[in-house]
Amino acid sequence: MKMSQVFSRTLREIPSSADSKGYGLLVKAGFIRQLGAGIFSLLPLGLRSIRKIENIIRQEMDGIGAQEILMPLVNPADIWKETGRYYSIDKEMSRFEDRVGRQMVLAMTHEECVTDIARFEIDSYKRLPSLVYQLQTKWRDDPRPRAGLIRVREFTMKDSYSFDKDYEGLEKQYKAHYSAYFRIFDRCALPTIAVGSDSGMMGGKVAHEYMYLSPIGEDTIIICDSCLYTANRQIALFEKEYYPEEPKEKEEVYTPELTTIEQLTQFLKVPPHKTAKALFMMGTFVDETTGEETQKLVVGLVRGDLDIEENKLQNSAKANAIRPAHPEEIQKAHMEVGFGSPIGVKEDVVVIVDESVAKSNNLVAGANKLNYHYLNTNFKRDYDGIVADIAMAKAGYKCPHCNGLLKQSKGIEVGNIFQLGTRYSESMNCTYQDENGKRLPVIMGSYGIGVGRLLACLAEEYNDEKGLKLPITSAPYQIHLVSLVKEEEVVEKIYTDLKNSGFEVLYDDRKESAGVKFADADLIGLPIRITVGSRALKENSVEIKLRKNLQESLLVSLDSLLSEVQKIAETLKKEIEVRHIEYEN
RNA sequence: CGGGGCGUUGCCUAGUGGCUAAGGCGCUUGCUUUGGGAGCAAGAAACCGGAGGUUCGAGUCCUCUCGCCCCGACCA
Repeated sequence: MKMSQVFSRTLREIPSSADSKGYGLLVKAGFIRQLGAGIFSLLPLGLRSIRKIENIIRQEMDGIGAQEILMPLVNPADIWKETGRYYSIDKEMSRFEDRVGRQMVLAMTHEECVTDIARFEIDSYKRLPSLVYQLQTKWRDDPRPRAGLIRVREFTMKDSYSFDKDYEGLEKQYKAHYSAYFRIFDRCALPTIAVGSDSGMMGGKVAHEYMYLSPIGEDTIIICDSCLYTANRQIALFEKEYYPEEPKEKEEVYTPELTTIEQLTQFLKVPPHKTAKALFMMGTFVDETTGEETQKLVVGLVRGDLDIEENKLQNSAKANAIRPAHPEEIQKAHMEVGFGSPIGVKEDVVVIVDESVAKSNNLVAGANKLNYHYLNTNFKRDYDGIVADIAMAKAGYKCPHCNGLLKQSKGIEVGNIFQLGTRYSESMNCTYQDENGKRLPVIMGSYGIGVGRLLACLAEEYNDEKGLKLPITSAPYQIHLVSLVKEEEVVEKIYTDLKNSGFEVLYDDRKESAGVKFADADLIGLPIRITVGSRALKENSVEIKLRKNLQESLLVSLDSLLSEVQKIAETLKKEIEVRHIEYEN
């Protein structure tokens, strides 16, 4: 492609709205342009990168036996009502009516649609296992899009869906994805780790997320270096310490205006692990068959030396959503803000007690009375509730498997895999007949990769002060041919020869100064740069540089250019290491 | 849904009640230049996001509204 013909252009300055480096550079280099909040156009360079990533995904998906399909973005609301998600998903899914008033949705994922297809296609165990995937536009009305392509409302996603007759089959497809995903990210040269994750709105049990670790990430990952335990903090476990004691008599103490654990422990001269702290949330509970919503107060109780992980609390309470409760709501349930505890609460309050509290004795807890706490409260004797793990794992805590020290890091989720089980096949009656003629629900899995987000992560990982330096597998072109000479025919021939040898070449044929051309070449950051200058050309030579190392340059004769470039491209490709990682349970 | 910030030409910004809204980049034309964002000259391009108000006078103050960004809540 001749640069004089390229539709997009580069900017001299990064638009002020760009907050992350990779995003700013993608805009500056003309890869993407923003239309609205979380809505972007892909310009020619950006689309070429996306296509390359998509092709890697296609190859690896095809490689594990997946067949590409394409499902519609617009779904009738009916199938979403069948699974109940029409009701349980909030405004994130956009709804509208068609011309005759039928309820429609913009599908934010395709479990419903694919299950609807599957219940028609799959009638016998002979048609299982099966695996389909698509690369398709998703619309999710995220309340807070941000950081360019990292978190958008409209985006392309690769989603695949597996169908099996039993859990062994699902396990097999899950493992195949587990490894294929590593190959995909490795081929893109994006460093990722897989972490155990929450299944969220997808339902199902086992789930992993693929994380690109980055300070601009929005997820917190808990990692054990000793035994390689990794998990999203939303579900991460850790080894809790206990301080056993015989139960003592409950006692009321006057604790004027002491509402925080810190103030309380100082005043009472007790360590934080001798206290219990309560978190009050308003939970929304949705009946998935009728769509009826109820609000209930959810009280989480954790030992004072720990914090509550709200996601764990929401899961333990089986709530669809939780938000901080207003003081009036807490008081209505006969609890006192700042001096609250589940002691003496009404019955329609969901009380979740962390193990740390359930297995400890004689904790200081709120007396539900202004300025009073109780000493020596004990679970079961003084109050009741559901015991669960709702404590937040943190760096420095002990690994649940090997007692090693946990670390934490920020990460961006670029992919996820879920073992759905029969969550969708049961509610949508997607069944097959087994060898004995018995009807059984199909066992499903679902697997996603955010394509644009993957590019955004690559831009974040591969850049410097001058611009992008995407790896050869995702760069829009392989070669940037910079012409600084008047001998157009000569450069034109180099360009044509390179193209005919199968290279993708961006040829800067513009009538611009050398500085402008170099600056743009740095900015777009194609891996191989060939500069045609007058001095070298007199010697029948051109200069080759690699974007990742602009210091070094190689002078090659025109005769050997093709073979030299071939060699360099091969080396660049070989440098991208593809790991073979098997899933171990 | 809370809290904060910002909307001035394609991009970056100045202008903080007073004359015809200013500059840099980019763009157009001409000449000169060509190994790191060139020089000179001449141009085009903004009803200052929108509506209403206060005022003799509003880009500037007030109200509403739309949009974008950030923090939190939220998030296959």
